[in-house]
Amino acid sequence: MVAKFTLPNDRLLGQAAECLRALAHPVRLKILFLLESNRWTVGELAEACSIRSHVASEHLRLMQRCGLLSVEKEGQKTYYQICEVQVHAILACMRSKFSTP
Amino acid sequence: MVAKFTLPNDRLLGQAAECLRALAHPVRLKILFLLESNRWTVGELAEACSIRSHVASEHLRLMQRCGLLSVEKEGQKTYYQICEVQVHAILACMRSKFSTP
DNA sequence: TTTATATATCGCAATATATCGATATATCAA
DNA sequence: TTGATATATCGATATATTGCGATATATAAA
Repeated sequence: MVAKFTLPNDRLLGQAAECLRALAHPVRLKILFLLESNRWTVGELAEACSIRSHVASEHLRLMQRCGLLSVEKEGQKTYYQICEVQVHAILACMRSKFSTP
Repeated sequence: MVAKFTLPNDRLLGQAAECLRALAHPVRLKILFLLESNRWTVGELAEACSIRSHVASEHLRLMQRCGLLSVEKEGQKTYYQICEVQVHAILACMRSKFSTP
């Protein structure tokens, strides 16, 4: 049996899986939906998700480490935003599969 | 701060995260890429991924449980195939982000 | 029936991930 | 400087995930 399309090699599969794991958490997914149109601060995201801000900070750092988010510091505030175009496509996917009718 | 688009509610976020978790593993991702164009048996997938067939079976069952794969039994063989259209979109996403140039 | 093949399931141990409280750092305001 | 606010990090613990060997089931072949 042979695959029709070329497969990503093992290293790339590992990276892809890591990226998906970064998305695969209810809170992180909610954060990404919130970031879909605007940048938000850690505190704003924490409040919107009803979690403590240090927990939000850890989720954000995780997504930043694998290249999904970028950071802008302004004074005391830290703004996070989506910096990976594919994220929008995946959010659209999720929205179409799991939309409230 | 207010989100621009409506957010999936918590239950849907949970389901969406569960789906993404089912994709977020190097072997499961490889299996999905193999299934992109054809149905495969458990044994074929196990061999192509260099894993034991009972491990492949567990990965497949997991993806089946959350609705990504469907099954067809024919004699001793069990064929798995993708039954969720969004999977193809996500694979395309991953391929474009992680393609070998 | 007996035997071989294909797949699925179980309990277990190893590892990874998530969350917590405590604490550190950095910036601003008084 | 001191105190308040925002964010980040640390170590510990709780929970989830993964892969293993052993075993069960189901079909086919001898």
